[in-house]
Amino acid sequence: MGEINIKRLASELNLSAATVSRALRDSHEISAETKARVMEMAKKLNYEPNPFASSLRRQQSKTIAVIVPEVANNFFSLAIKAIEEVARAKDYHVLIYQTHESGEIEASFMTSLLSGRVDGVLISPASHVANKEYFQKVSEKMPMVFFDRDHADIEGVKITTDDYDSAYNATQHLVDAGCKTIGYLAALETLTTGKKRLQGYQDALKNNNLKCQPDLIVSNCENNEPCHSKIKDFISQQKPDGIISSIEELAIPCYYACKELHLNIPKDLKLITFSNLSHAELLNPPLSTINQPAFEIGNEAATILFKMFSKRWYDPNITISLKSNIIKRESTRS
Amino acid sequence: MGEINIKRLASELNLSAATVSRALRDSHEISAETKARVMEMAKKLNYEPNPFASSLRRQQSKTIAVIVPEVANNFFSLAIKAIEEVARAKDYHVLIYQTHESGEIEASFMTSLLSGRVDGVLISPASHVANKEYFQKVSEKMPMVFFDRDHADIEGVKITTDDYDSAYNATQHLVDAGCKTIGYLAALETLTTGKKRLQGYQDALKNNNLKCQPDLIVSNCENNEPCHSKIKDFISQQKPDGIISSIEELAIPCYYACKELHLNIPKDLKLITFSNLSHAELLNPPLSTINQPAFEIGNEAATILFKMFSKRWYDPNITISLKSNIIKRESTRS
DNA sequence: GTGAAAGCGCTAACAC
DNA sequence: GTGTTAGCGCTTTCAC
Repeated sequence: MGEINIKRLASELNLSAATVSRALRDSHEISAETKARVMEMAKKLNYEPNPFASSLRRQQSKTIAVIVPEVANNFFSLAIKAIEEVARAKDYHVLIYQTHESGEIEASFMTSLLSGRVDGVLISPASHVANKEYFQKVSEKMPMVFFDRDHADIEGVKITTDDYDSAYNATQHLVDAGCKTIGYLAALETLTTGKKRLQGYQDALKNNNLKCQPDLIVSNCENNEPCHSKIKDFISQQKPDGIISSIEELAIPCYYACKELHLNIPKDLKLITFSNLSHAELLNPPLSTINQPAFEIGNEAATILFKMFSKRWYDPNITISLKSNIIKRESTRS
Repeated sequence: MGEINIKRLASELNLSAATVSRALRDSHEISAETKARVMEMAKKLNYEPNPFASSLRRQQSKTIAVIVPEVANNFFSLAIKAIEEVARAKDYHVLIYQTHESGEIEASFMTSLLSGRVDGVLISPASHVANKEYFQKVSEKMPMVFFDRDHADIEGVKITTDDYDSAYNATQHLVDAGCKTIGYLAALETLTTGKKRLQGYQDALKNNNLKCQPDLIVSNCENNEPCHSKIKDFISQQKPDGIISSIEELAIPCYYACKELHLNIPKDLKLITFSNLSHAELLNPPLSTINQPAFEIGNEAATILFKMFSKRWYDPNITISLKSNIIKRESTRS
């Protein structure tokens, strides 16, 4: 078909392809008049430069990759929203990859990106990782920023939240509300993110001289189908009067479990959770949340990635922590 | 740096680049032994073929574009999740673009895709569109599938839901619950999607001999900040005893408005909404919803797009409608 | 079953 | 300020 390329455009204008190329990129070598002529003709012919030819020649893709566990998640979809907006402003394209928490899938994505398909990577790593060397390999080859989640044993630029502090403060909030037996729904345990949250919870208990036994911690729940019954069993057996959930997905089952056990939130059991649920206020009862600034995290991560592209970022190993926001609602009222 | 390409790989094996290329693509011309040698060496050297060179030469990108109004939306994030999974299975890459409901931004994305950057497009169009010719242009050049939203005056392959029926049935449900004055919160009014929902509502009223006045319809709400007060005013002035909301975003303000007006849902006002809120059951009161099969829509749209790629799809102008699911909860109890 | 050579469309180095 | 040329890394004729 009559695919219109730069050669065709050039011949139409009685110019060389080189000149047209330069004019299109607004090079200072080209006269204003020629530029105008080129632009006009390009528009007239609906010329769209072939990005692959350009990328091949220039060795840059104008594309970034975003690797997340899931897209359909209140936190990640907000982060992606922000990332897409930053990329858009820079005329960059955004490739999306979901790992479904699998380190294997993650490794295969990351490895394929070594081909040069993207200029940089934003990643919130999967929780199940075996061999982590691909992180190293990718970051040697191109700018990479971790956001929200990260591994302690991997160096890099990281945008996280104050996981320890917010878990600590949320636990303290439960203590202040009168809780004596506070359970913890663990998740992301292989990640720094999860470890810090757990540590914050444990330290808060200790500093309040409250018991901190292993059987108050529910682990390995996130990927098991019987998560609901596990939590229900936990509540009925351990009889906690407070629960802090380290991810939104584990807090929801608490509502159902309490219904079934005829327990009243917050009277019998107070509940607070890490969450980006936008309508926590409308739940019955309104849910106290530790709200992470998802949009800001995405925005910051992307912004820094672009600074790395243009060498306006020098620290290859820094963690920037944004503040979460604890919103106290009915579910933790004393 | 030691970027390893096909030439290098070939020389390492004492083969020509052509043979290596064929071996990597598992061509039948190549002996099993050679293939094995090539594969082994490719793995050993961590060879990753340059996708731009390949795309340039083969004139195909192994990439699709997904254009949506917003990523951070319960419906779209689920659809994207499905799309990414289908693409993944086909070894395709997924580019994400957000229009923020702007036809201009949409036009600029679509036009840029004419460059050949992607092999096909999945789009849920923006609600504010002026000139629609870019749809035509893109669909002439490559496979394109509309999902969820579409324009009546544009031909194409479309995956939608039974908007008319579900709005009709939801309205009927309100009537059955005893509502006499049923309001409608309109959205997407420029799209077939919005028009059909409105029509379903209106027809249901007529068939039940209920009044169907314009002042029971709240329009132009979605993009205005004062949406909340507009809805609150509507409720206090028109005193509807039932409301059907055509999008989730307009149903939430009803909860707040009712709180402020000291109205009880469902006693004073029954509410049902199109929504993909996963925790509608936990709201206070539990919210009756018209739940669209977001994942299935994304899955179906992507699956058909790939069929179009391989010419296993022939109808260029068909609308496939998936069934929504009306879930009756406390908010519409009589 | 394998190799040589041309070319996808663009851009950068080098001429003038 | 513009043109000529070479080449990015791959695939695909066409030879043999």
